[in-house]
Amino acid sequence: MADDTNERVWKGVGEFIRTQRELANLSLRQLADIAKISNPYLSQIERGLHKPSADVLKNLASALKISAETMYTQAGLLERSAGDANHIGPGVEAAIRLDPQLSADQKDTLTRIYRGFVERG
Amino acid sequence: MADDTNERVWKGVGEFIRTQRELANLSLRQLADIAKISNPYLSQIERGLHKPSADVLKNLASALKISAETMYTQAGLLERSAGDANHIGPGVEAAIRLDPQLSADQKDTLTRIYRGFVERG
DNA sequence: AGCATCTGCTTGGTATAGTTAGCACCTCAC
DNA sequence: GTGAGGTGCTAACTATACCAAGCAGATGCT
Repeated sequence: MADDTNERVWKGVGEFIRTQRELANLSLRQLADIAKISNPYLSQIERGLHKPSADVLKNLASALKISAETMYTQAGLLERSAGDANHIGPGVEAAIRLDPQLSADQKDTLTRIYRGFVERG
Repeated sequence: MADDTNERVWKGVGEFIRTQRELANLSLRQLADIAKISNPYLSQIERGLHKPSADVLKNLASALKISAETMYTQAGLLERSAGDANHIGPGVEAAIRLDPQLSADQKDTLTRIYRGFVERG
């Protein structure tokens, strides 16, 4: 509605959600079921045909195990603000270090692979 | 949605908005104009007859010069936490997925390796 | 082959977010 | 008084978020 920058923004959300869903190896129906929305609607959201309500975004965020802040930021509803911890750099390495399920060796391996990826772009 | 707690929540938003508006000495029309919504709709929001979209909430927040986070929290769209107490584990998978430096393939690879580690203990 | 069961998507509908026109009331200028 | 301009609210409408049913293609099983 008169603001065509918004259009791009929430089209981006759709792609973002689809990417996250595929990375989580979930089908449309599975994710839709977890997030308590219908599967055709999720399909439409991912293709940018609809602008999901914040409520739906919140459900999707929790279903995809990312924070609501992150989702809202992606959707252009929040500015990339100070309090938000999900920054670019240290996220993955910190998460690896803090994971109690991994042995020291495993942490080392994962971190090395991660750095290898990042260095080469 | 069968969730009547929600009802209470966004009824609270209306009262909150009306309070803020009156504190700012703005009329319905003035605020509605600044926030780019119609004045009858603002009236309905304040009396809890409608659940405003996040977009509208964002506009209202900026018009009232309060942070979007505050508004979303009032609306029950964000948890009250600043410290991201959302989920217990730090979430290696989430961190990987959110890392903009990694390609989709790389994310997939890392995630698979991680899962391999975790599964075996 | 053919049935079963996934996948994502289209269609047609309902519920509700949001708008435009206009009401009833109040207050001040004239 | 009467009209101009303010207040918040109602009514009727349009736009769109969201859902239930069902379709076409892919995969797999017997």
